[in-house]
Amino acid sequence: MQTETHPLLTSLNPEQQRAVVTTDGPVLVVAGPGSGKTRVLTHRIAWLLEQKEAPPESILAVTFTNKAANEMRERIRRLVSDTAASGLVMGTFHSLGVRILRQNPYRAEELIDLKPNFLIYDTADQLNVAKEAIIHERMDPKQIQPRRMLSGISHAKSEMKTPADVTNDAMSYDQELLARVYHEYERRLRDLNAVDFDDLLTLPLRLFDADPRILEKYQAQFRYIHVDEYQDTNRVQYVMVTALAEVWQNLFVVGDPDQSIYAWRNADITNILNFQDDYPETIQINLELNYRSTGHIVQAADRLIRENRDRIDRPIRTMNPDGDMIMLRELSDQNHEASFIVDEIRRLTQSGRTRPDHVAVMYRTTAQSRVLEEAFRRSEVPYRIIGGLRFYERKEVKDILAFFKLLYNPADRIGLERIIDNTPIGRGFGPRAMEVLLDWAREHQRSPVDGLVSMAPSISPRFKDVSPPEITGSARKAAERIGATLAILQERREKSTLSELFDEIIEVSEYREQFRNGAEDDLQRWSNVQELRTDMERFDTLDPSEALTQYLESVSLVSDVDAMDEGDAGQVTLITLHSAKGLEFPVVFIAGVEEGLLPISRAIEAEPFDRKPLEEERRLFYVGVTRAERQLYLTCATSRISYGRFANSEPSRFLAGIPAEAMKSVTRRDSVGSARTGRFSGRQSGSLASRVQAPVSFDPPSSNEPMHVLPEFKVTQRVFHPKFGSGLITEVTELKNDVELAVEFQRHGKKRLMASLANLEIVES
DNA sequence: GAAAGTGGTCTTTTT
DNA sequence: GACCACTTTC
Repeated sequence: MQTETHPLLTSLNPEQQRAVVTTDGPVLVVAGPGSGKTRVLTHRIAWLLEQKEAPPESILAVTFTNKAANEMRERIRRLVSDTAASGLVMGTFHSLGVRILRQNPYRAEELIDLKPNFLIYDTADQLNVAKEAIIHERMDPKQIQPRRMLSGISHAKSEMKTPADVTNDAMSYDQELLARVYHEYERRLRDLNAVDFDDLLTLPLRLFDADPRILEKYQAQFRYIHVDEYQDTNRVQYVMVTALAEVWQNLFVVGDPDQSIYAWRNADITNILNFQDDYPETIQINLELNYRSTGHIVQAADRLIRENRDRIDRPIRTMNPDGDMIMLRELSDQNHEASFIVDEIRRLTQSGRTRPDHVAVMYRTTAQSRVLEEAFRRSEVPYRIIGGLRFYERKEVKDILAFFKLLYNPADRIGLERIIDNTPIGRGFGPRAMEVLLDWAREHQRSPVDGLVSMAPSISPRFKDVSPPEITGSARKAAERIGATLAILQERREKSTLSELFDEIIEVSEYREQFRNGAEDDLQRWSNVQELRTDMERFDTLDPSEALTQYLESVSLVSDVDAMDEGDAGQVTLITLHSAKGLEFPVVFIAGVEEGLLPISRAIEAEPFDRKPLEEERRLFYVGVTRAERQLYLTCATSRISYGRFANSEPSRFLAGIPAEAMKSVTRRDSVGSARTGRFSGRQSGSLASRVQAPVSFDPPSSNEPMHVLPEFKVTQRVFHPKFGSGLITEVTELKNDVELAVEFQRHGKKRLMASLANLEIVES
């Protein structure tokens, strides 16, 4: 066939080629890690544009993050041309949902009661609404946790259950409570003209139901539909995809059941497992050859994932050389762990072969990033943290954004309360006044912002026909002031760019007042505020009426990974295992490979009744391991501080799945471990590996304090200090109850330390 | 009403 | 150990 020689196909293996040229009908690509699925997706879309002459807007590609979408678009551009690729519809399910809602503003208002200027609430906003709903239902937010309720609501929404459905299906008292809270939560969201993340998926479907012609429009448009990371889609997403693909049936999904790590977010793995049943015509293509990682890494990954019972056996393999051994290193505590990682990265980068941006440090919980970050900060190794507290979730940033959101959507009472509570403008306006204002708003069917504006001293004839809210006493002045300020801002909004509006907001809100003290974190927070202004300048070229909509939308939909800036390379990446999905790095460290952390304790607790969470943890580890191209380090600590107290931990059971030939273990040999387990001489390396490969024993949980028996220190011995890093002992002085040591540290020079206090660890040579 | 102090909860992971 | 919500004090 002549297709064999087409330039778009030359760089692909036969299976990849087949995936690219099979353009008609349903296709399921089961793609192991590093098997080139992004390559397949980009080449296929290029193929559609070029060979099939498909118009770009007929091609939809749904990815897991917007970053992935942008990168794919870039790569397609390079394969075809800028113009040919513009107009492709690419993004996450959530951005697709917003797109559908925004493209049908009038129908959305008419049919699902969603006004065009709706806001997308983030988790903190949702929490506020949920809490209000709980109180309104006469429950106690301390007993009925808002987070629990939200997770129940999210679960219901991802299965497209309405509050009425939940009420009808309720099998327990808890579910009845959930139904009541859900009902009130929904009522409140609509009242606030706001939506949550799940609504971005369910509301478009409700719109389709209410007016099938809208759906038909999209069905006709999207002739070729692609879904990446299909194993992590949930029920609503499945329904949306199925609906959109119904006419053309050209549905191309890519995924890997072994990399499904979002069941907790209601992802439903049966979507991918049953794809063949849904579409009997399906052509399935398996990509199993790994191009990313060394032989040792691929072997380790293959072996460890085989431990999962609930799994279809599908080996991964590679033709790459074995490469370096995987390094397993046990350390005494989290500080040593962090210092080890930083020192090792420094060693790697000093050799010149590895650049800092080749390296990623991954961990199970965001809490682990703090200690790691401290170690990086002390060193000169540049780093960046993905995730944690997002920029847009910082208090000072949210405060300022609340003004923009309120100008955009005056019904945003939650935002108004935020402004009044947190910024100088709200001084003197207490809960009592708020109550009067909200009563007024309800009674007159107008927004609270209107109420305040109508109280401003010299105000427009807009409010001639309504009597302003009867706020009396000292709060009256405050209300008038707030009203006047909001009126000014509303007027400016029409003709100002976002950054002009920003300056105006800072001025009238006197927001800077709070940062006058000049304390260090005040400076930091003020610089965040200024960074927000810079961020907004990106949208200054847009028409003012469009800019605010687009900006607020972009703010709501960025993920942590989206915020990863390709520009500032040269930094080590610190990232959670979940966020690392889809990424790759030459060198990967996975920290905290311990029982209780990876697998997380909840999964261990659930295991006797439900194996699934534990298997998902193993898949998460698998995802981490397969991010590494040529070097993989696994670290664990013998004891670790969590919740502010010490706790001992065991190496993860998952390590038992890694073949000994692929992994080298370096164990601790100070006495914390041996005092506890009594079988930890550590004389020969590899003892840890033999231990973790033994069946897991049922040791009772050890006491909370680690026992400190001093190791034997000798001159010329290499040691490790949590703050100073690694060094050599140059002098040992025996004292009555202690040992005084002189240590020459690599970076901090010579220090004299008391062995009992220094928390030194002996490094195996 | 603001600032300082106190006690309870929390950490799994995120679009 | 950090954060939040709530109380006390001025």
